[in-house]
Amino acid sequence: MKQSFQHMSYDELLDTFKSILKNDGLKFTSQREAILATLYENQGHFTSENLYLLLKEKYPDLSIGIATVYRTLALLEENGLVSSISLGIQGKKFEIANKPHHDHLICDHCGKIVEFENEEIETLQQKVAEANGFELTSHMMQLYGICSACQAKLKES
Amino acid sequence: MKQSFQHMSYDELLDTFKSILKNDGLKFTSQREAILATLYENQGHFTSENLYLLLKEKYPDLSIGIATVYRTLALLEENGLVSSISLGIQGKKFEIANKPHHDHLICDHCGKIVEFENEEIETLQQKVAEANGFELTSHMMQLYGICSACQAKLKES
DNA sequence: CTATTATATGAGTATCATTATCAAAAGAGG
DNA sequence: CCTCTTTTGATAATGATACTCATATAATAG
Repeated sequence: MKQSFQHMSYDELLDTFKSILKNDGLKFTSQREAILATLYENQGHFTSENLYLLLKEKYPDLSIGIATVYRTLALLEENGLVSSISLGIQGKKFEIANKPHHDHLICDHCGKIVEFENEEIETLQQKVAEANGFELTSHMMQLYGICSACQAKLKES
Repeated sequence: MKQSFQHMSYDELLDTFKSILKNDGLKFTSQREAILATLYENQGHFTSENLYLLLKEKYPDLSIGIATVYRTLALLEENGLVSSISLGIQGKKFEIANKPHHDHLICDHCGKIVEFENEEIETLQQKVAEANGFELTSHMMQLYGICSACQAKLKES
């Protein structure tokens, strides 16, 4: 049973993170705090590289290396505080997991990502798994298409 | 409008491949034929590396390099004759696309892949896309869980 | 059945994202 | 503060995939 962090405020997330660290004998560091804060304040989808660049910009005094970004994202993901999606050419993107479960709709043209939830689909997925003797643990669903803005742009030309 | 190769026999697939090649001013080679044949005869999911090893075993006289496997898989995928799924740690896997559209159910424990189709889910996906102003082009859905064999194994221990 | 010409090939090299290594730095607890 | 453990950043290592280029091989025209 994985804990859910839905709708948590930043302070709640931070406290959760601290207790996870303490529980595992790990340390709370300024780099780890900066990464969590940045993900919380920018509720988008980041690649490790993007996040690294943003951190350097936002925290010019805090020395931070790309390796730490990778390590911390892995740690946060293991503990369910962030989730990730793998997009073919755009690479792996991370987002903070204080939102309800959702899937993604991605524009093939501009890369725009729209989040959506659909309870009916989730129920059907559960049924499919059961029908095949599987105990469902998670799923990944990404819909690809052309967003309305890009449809308009493409018509012009 | 992408062509569909559903239910095609090997000969039909081969002819299709040949005409695509001819159309694009490309050549039909024994390596390309061996790759198509191997994918057809082994209706599973292969990484580039797996397929390369299998080809060397099946066609010991045919010199074939890993680069050709990558190039040919990319070529076949561009033309819709093979499709791929990206599994986190297991890498990118390819399969021949002469089957009806389907998605995948993957065992977290042993990596077993089960194919399934669910028309209801597809319809709902279409609705979600429309509701967000997207023109749906494709989707990717993978369900992860524990297969029945692994459930039994896990209970024993 | 050649000769010609463009494409394909294999081996090796390069590249990219990610991970591992390690000495120095910095938390946590006393 | 001291001590001990974990963390960090820089750098090197890795692994998958893509590129390069000289050679081999299809396709096509005669």
